Amino acid sequence: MAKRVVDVLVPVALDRPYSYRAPAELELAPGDIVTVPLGPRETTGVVWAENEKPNPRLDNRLKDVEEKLEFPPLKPELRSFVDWVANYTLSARGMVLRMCLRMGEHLGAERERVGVRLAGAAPERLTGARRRVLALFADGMVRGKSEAAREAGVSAGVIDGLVDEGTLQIVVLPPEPVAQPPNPDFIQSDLTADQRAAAAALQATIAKGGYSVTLLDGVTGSGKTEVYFEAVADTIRRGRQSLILMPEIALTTQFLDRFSARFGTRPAAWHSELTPRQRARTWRAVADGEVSVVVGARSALFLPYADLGLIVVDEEHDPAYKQEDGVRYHARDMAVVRGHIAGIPVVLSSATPSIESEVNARRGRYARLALPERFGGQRLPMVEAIDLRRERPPPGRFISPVLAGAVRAALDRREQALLFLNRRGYAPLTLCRACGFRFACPNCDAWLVDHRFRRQLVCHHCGFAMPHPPTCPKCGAADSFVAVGPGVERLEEEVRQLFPQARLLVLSSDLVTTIERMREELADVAAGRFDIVIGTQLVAKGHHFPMLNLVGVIDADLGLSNGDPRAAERTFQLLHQVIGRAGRDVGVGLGLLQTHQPEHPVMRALIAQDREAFYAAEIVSRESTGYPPFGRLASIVISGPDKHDTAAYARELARAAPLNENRMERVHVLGPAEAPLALVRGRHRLRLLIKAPRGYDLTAYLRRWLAKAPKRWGPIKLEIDIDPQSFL
DNA sequence: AGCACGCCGACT
DNA sequence: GTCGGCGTGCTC
Repeated sequence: MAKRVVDVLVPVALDRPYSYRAPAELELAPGDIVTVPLGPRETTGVVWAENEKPNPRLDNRLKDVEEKLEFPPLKPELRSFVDWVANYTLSARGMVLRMCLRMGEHLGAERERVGVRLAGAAPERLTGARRRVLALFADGMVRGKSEAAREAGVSAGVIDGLVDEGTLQIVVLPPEPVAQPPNPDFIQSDLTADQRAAAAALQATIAKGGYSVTLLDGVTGSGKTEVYFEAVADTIRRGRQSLILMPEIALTTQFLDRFSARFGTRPAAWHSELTPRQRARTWRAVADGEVSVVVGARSALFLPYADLGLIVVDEEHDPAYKQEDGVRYHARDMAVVRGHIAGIPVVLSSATPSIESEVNARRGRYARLALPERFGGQRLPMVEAIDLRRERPPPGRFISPVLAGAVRAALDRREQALLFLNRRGYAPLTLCRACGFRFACPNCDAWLVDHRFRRQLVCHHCGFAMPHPPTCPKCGAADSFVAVGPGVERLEEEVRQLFPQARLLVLSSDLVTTIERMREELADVAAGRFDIVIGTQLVAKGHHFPMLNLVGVIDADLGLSNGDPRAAERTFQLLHQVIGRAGRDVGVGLGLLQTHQPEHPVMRALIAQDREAFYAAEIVSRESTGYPPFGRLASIVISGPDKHDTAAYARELARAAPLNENRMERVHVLGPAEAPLALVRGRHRLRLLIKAPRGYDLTAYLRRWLAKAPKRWGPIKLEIDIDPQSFL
């Protein structure tokens, strides 16, 4: 009799499940996690379906399922999600599954935690150290060895000695849970009327059950977090799990503290910095339903929740939600999809919603809950432009006299100032005054950035670095280099000269040694141990600095000029967020924007505090150009080491686009054109941009196209990005 | 994604 | 003569 056959999806770059024979003794059902042989190795996979009619041609190639692993099976909800994401992003289903199985392939045995406790009579020889240990253990409690030694102020050897004497006994402790159960009623939340109304509306949505999307739209400092915490509390009360997605989980100590204050304990965290063991334990606890709230980066969206009941996407507009390599997905959009498939509410939270979400709210596809006022009656910061065409900084300097005066005034008031410049390093360009030579990356189409702290010239695209040569490589002139433009390191130099007494901190991702150190530094800022902070966008994220009332933006125009259709939106959101750091606690916040174009709609909206004007203008512009969300985009980047081969293939691919298959095809294929970075890591890059009307099935179109695309040769690579966010 | 197989340069 | 570079192709 023929054996049962099951189709197993394996976490490799394969789009189809493979068929395996199911040994009679294995009870297998879709969702079961199994190990199967795959080529020369063995891998974990998931039973995707029963296969009633296996392909007879595969008969003698079928291998047996090795074993069924002791994990809860992946639920249909998650399996459908995997299928959906793979189809939508045109990635291999196996690669999407891989994101769900990021638990460490082999969960070795739990390391035993051992403790000691009092078990027998005191030893004959009693020393001072031993007496202290005995006093500590007199309560009969179990303590870890090292913590007991620390508490008693003795070395670990003293404890070991007492164990040898039989006075203390080693006991095995139960494994520490990944997270303590949060208590939804730990405190009675003290909410404003606005917050109460919003929380009640969310709770009503949850009570109604089923899929919904709510845009929680509140100005910075209005207490959106406390509002969605009430939704989380309700979900806990219903015994279901909540997922809170954050753009930069690793840096949100303040968020975890707020969570603890509300729920009495920290939530389970999921992010890239977990150790393999923490990862495995958290994965398991989520799958077993032992954890009821997960706070995580975008990858937490693919965890195998036992019973997911709510998804919150915090700072939903943040570009960090877009994964740009491997499976290219937007975590906010996929959160909505998972919510839809699971039939649960999704909350999108932001002070500056993405144009996409804003339009969805205006159309009524998303419910909107607005929090128009700051918590505790604090006013939003005043915003003023400093017109750099008139208020010029001294030559080679970047802080205008007006801004310098404002910083001085803040210092005089014993307040803090934040100077925001979204550019790492010392200077973005170095040139030779004698011959005009400019340092460029040998692998990329980009200038080398001077990093004085590292004593190197660095490419920000491929990581190429070289020491700063003493003389010009072209003309040999000595001492002829000029740094052009500012980076945070150069700004630091200028600030030190202007304010030699001020305690200064520079925060930039390449100066961050460890996350822990960075947390300490942020805590130091919050505690007032610095007067001036210079920072890149790292400081824009939700940190709370009570003594900060002045934010100076060194170059507000940066990022507006790169031809990206989202440049205006991005700049508005980033500057709004950074200015929002000011005046959160006491006093009046002030944001000063150094700009060459104070009349630009982004600057005008920021200055007039007229968010609506900005959205209205941006929505009109997107509508007239057919950009998202009024049209759909996809991009195909063709790259290869040889410029001509790559270009030739790109043209061939473009010719193969199904444009005239019928007259209803309203798709435009633009290009190939040199991608904005035409050379990265030694690969030449060309881009095709595909524009389609709203609601058009772009994925299906691309599949049709790629199916008949000419075979590509050699090392030419294609990267397909549905809904591209960045055009670099 | 791994991993093996396969074809061209500097070495015990 | 071999070791090894990574391009190509397959995995039920």
